[in-house]
Amino acid sequence: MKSSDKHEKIIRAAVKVFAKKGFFSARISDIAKAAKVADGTIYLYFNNKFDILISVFDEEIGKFIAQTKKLVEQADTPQKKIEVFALKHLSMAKENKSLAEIIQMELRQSHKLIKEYRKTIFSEYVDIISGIIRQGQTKGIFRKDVKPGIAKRAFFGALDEMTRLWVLSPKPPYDIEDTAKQISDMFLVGINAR
Amino acid sequence: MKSSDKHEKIIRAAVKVFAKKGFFSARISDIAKAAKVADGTIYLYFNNKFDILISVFDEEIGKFIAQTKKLVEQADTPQKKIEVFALKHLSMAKENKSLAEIIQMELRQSHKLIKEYRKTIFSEYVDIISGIIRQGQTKGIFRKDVKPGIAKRAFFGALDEMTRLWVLSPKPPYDIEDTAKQISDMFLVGINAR
DNA sequence: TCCCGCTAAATGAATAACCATTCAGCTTGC
DNA sequence: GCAAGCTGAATGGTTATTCATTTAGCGGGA
Repeated sequence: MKSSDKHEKIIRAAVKVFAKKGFFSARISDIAKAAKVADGTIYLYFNNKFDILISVFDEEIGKFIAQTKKLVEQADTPQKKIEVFALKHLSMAKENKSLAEIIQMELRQSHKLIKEYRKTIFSEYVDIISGIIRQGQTKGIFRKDVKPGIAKRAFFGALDEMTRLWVLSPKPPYDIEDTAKQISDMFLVGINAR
Repeated sequence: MKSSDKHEKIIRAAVKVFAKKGFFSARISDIAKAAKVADGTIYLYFNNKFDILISVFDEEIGKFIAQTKKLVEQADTPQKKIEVFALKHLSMAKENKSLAEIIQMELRQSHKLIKEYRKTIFSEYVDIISGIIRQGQTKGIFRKDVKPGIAKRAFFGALDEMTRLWVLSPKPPYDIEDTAKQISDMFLVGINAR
């Protein structure tokens, strides 16, 4: 059996188990069972339980940020970019609910390493938004009295809170496209010049 | 020693310890030490570790929601109410950083009881916002095509994300009043009729 | 083609901590 | 001298991690 195969299998299983039980309540044996390997096998691919969580973040979130950046670049106006960002964010939560759940829950932990991690990886993501805002301000499309550092968090926070609703509800309570549109509209009107 | 005294002391200590270490990594003996009581004494006032967390939520968050409701009632226009809400929310995070940290971290856990709890108590809080929005729509001040259920989350999410910044930073990076003003302004323009 | 022997990979039972909770006894105030 | 309140060492259950053993895959020699 190829080793990359097992690594992948364990990560996938871990995403599911962590999402369901939370990191601390998840047992290594739960993950092993879900991945259909022996408990000990996990330690051939990961150093410890925490390392599994970090790997989930690195590998899965990394992919997602790269995709988002690409989509945003392809849109041609700052307004469109904002809309695209919102839609991509919410779609991800819908399509990969377990991962969204882990980001919602575990990436908020007070563990020192997680805090550091969050700062680094989330900055990269949220700075996509402030980049768009600055661009719009330069072009005279967005109000100049809005601080990009605050606005980026307001917009991200709004999307993040909607994601939480998705994650906590058994069924999506709103349509993704509608919601993305409402949120980005509200935001765009709010930062629109004049 | 009066028993109410110890109860209070333990709650206060628990808030600090949970904020610093997170619920799962916090030891009962840490809380006991911080409260200057014996480990066993904690079990004279609480059923178990989880019960301490729930009591923190109940007693501390309960107070805060009541205060917010009162302040919002006193403001006389929907716009003012929104501003007051934002300011109160952010002030609380500044004045009671440990509690804010716990709300940020622990109230996001995937534990079943916490999920239930969050649904109940947070609904009450966030519904203050949707109430204001509906009122403004009836008066023709706010756009009628904005869904209060989405807008309330967008607004709350924006504030929540700013709170996170406070909680994660050693020093407040922005002025509270400024931030509250920026967020509520942006939001008010976004939902303003025409 | 079949059989060895060898190595890497996988297994899961045993280990070693860890820590919430208990409770037999101690202290204090009346 | 007796409750009521408090103490903290001992208990017991839980579970991450280890490691002695087993299994599977592969190459080459006959």
